[in-house]
Amino acid sequence: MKRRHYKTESNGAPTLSPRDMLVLRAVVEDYINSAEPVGSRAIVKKHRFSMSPATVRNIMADLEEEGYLTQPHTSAGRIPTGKGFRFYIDSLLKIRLMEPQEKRLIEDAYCNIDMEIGVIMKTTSRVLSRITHYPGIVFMPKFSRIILKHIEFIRLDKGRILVIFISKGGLIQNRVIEWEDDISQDELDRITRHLNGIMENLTLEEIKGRIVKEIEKDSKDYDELYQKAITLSKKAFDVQGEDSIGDTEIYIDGTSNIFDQPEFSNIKKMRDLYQALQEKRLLLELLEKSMFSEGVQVIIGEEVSIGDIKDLSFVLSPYGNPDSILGAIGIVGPIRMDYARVIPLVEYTSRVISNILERI
Amino acid sequence: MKRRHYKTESNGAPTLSPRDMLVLRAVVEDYINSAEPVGSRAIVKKHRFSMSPATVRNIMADLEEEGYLTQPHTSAGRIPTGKGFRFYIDSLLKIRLMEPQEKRLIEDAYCNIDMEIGVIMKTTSRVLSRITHYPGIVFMPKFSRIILKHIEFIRLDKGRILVIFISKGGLIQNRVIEWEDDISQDELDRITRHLNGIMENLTLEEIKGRIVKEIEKDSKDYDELYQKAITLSKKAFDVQGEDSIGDTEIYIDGTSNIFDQPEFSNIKKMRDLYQALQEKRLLLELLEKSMFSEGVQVIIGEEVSIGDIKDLSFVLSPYGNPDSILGAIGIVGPIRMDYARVIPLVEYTSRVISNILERI
DNA sequence: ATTTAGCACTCTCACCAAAAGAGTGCTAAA
DNA sequence: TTTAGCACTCTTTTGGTGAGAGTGCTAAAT
Repeated sequence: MKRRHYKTESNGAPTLSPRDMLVLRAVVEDYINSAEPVGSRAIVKKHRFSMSPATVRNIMADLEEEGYLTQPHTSAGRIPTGKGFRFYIDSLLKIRLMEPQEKRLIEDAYCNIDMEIGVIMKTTSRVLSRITHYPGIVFMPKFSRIILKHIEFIRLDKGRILVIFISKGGLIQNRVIEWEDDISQDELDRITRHLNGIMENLTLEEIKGRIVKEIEKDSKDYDELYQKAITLSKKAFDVQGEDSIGDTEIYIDGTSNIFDQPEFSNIKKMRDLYQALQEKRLLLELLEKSMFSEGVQVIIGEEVSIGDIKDLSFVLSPYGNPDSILGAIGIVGPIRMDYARVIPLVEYTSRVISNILERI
Repeated sequence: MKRRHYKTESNGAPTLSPRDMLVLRAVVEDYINSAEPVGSRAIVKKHRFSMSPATVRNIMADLEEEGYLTQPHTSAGRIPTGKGFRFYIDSLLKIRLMEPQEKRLIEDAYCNIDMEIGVIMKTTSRVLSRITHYPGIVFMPKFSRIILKHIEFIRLDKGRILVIFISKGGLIQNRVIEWEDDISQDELDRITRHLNGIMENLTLEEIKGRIVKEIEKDSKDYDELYQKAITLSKKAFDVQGEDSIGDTEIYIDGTSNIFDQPEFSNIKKMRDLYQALQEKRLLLELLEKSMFSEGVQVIIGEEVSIGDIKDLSFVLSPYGNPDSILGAIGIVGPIRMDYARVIPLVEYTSRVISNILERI
């Protein structure tokens, strides 16, 4: 009621006065630390506010009216709502600086690693979960957007051929394809040389398009080898991404970390979390949200349409270079997590793997 | 006391009379179904025994004295001890036959699969967890015991070479190695051809041994190409198995299934389980135990020296052909699991993947 | 000798009431 | 506009009680 006097924004929603923010921030941070409703008395004491609990109570009542806080029941302290957390994250949060040793920790994880793409992703989800103590999530790049440097065919036996894609950054991916006729390794080698000439520096997507075009052309113009090369590679590219959502693979590690969080002390919530993480649509939505935004993105459970995961929160960051975002990495945790610490960690990790993936 | 009169075995431990077994079995099976201590009255009722609860009580008291049962507190029913379960599994258990449709379910999972080894293992752990509703565990073969069919070197860029191993069964594994000098792809191709000639039909281990021998020989005898081939392949084989226990990789899937079990309704136990599964030593011990025994092996938590996992049980089966066991697969669950159903499922799955891995 | 009925005893669990504690909202004074 | 004071509400803890389940033991029955 008192806040009536304050200027309101164009949309009619009242702005928060500096003092409101101070209190909101105190509530959010105390709640992050304690996981319990925070009361007026506790706040003034802990933060040495120069106002009485009664004043704080008034402010808190206002904040509740505006939807930033709630009470679990009439005479308990307040806890922040989704909106409260959102405001905190967007406007109140002061990112902590990273310790150099934390940076080292992240970098070291990658020092002795080969370039197999799966291994990098697995390592990343592990690193994230280790340093943040929340489960780490990694969305693997759409391989089809990667620039190809080299392709290789190896005859396994009659009817089966191993295809190896090597990206410009040295990432490796392999697939087995079935093939009716028997092709000798020599012939495959010639096809390989042929294709590598054409395809250098294109993304898989572009190559796919080009192949389709070539097939459409009148095929009599070309010799048999070329013919074979085209159909073979069509098959090779078609196999991509059968399972896993839209070409994207997902790595999750460190789920056991979630046991540390008091809000997951009941099994029901744990199940919800696990079930949510299985939901491909949820993950896809998260991926989309985080990939097409710059920098670290915090997504609160309420803001995603799927599943009953209100008290969860995702901290995600895209990776790759600015022109071509490859995927996203991040962590899941309780909504009341230590964003000040986690955000820079996720960001830094994403920078590190972006570099690794890009260095040629 | 009454059992005094019974014949005792050579080691002095009394054998169980047929009636004791009947009761023990009833207790174990009822406990498997209910997860709750089972009392004397309930048993007679449910199993239509032709004796009174009092008699059963006496027998149960004896069984407790011998260590097959315990009471959680003075006036509750009995629950089987580890020893009780062990006896049940070894002597009392009647394996149920598998439904043909269950067999189909397992087979179908593998019908559309390429032969990349990681994919097979991942699929297996998923299949196991799906059909048993317990977390599936897969120990990946020691790659060094696999018979090699083909090796391939591909130049990634100056200083880095991709090595691809293809096993006789069509399994694929790749590694990146660093190399001081620049080697052209042509040269690598020649080396490849050379090596493939020598190495056919040997295991990685054997090849490794052979390479070491070759190096020890006076090296002047050979031309430069051969020289390079040897050192190159030494490097390729040396990289194997840096992380993961003794060349063995572990896949676990479906851990969320464990939430269904009433005994894991408290977080403490869940943590114990997760922590146990992280413990490499535990897993290694399990692997050893199951690999060097024939057929399905049930390992009760008590019987493993590590961690506080008393109420867990593992059902594991080795796979591969009898002459060369490659690894083990199986599941973890609460000690009171439906062995009659799970054991044949694990066994059948292990047979299926053994076949897949072996067909050439 | 073994089995069974009967009964006292023990332990858990669900339920209730009472008390303590925490926090609020409101009113009136500063 | 802020604050002190106070009544009120709601949760949590505590202790106590009774029902229920199950046992162990003893004495009778087979």
